[in-house]
Amino acid sequence: MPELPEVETVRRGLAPHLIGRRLVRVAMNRPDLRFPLPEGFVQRLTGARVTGLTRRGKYILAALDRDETLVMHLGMTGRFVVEAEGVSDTPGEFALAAPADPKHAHVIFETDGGGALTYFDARRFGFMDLIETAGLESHPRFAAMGPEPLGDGFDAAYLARAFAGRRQGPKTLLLDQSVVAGLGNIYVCEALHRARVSPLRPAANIGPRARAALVRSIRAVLEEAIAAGGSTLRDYASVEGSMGYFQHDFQVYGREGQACPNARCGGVVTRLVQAGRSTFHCPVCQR
DNA sequence: CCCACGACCTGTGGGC
DNA sequence: TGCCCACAGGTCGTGG
Repeated sequence: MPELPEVETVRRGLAPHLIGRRLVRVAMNRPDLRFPLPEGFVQRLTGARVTGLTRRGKYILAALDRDETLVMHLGMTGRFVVEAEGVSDTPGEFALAAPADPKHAHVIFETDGGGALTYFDARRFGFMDLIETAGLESHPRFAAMGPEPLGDGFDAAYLARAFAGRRQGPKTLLLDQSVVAGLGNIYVCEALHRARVSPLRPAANIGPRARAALVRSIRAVLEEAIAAGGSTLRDYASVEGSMGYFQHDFQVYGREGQACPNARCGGVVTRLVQAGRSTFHCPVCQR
């Protein structure tokens, strides 16, 4: 589920409950998520203080005062729920996207701030690992990862290099985390529509103007989605249970059969399958 | 190297 | 109402 804007929203929600806090109790309710949790997971975390909380692509990174970093990926249905001391649990205060269900409460962190963070993940495509902080960037998990789409390394010149000689469409390339880190199915569809670029055009045939438009569109859609607290389709919610609302701004994603929102376009949003994933686009204005 | 496809796992929504 | 299939925000491994 979560793409960059949702992961960033979760990171921001976790930050005040984790940064500077010590993990006083860690519980794992099963030995694995997508992969086995690392050897000694509970012992290596218990008593550690979180010194910083950052994001790289769709990963949340909790730096510890022990030369290790807790690396977390939410997969499709991963979700954190915060129970903080003093936070009201008055029903209706938040619009809950889904009730927390104990069956999928896989990992729990309790902090010296009196709060608890529970990781839920029905499909278990998410995972956690402990990686030495010093070698994090060169760890196999991150070494081949592309630039941050909201960072300086992602611009038209970079995209020109990434698209050069590729027969694949921009849809599948932009989903590739080694090309750019953090985009997923929703925001790639939305960015291509904004830039009016066809998901089917061989990437090598996309000209400089369209590449520049793509860079602008990707940045804009991500920034707007972050400002909206992400998109809630079914599982995703902020750590306090509130829903994102960027889904109301989708122009094509999930809108098969509806009119293209672009003025005077007249096209109809179409769904097709690329690399096993649904692609939503307007065949009239996306060229 | 490039690319397509199935696998992983569980839940849900739509059609019949 | 109930059953069955298609599909879901993401990677990863395999094989052509």
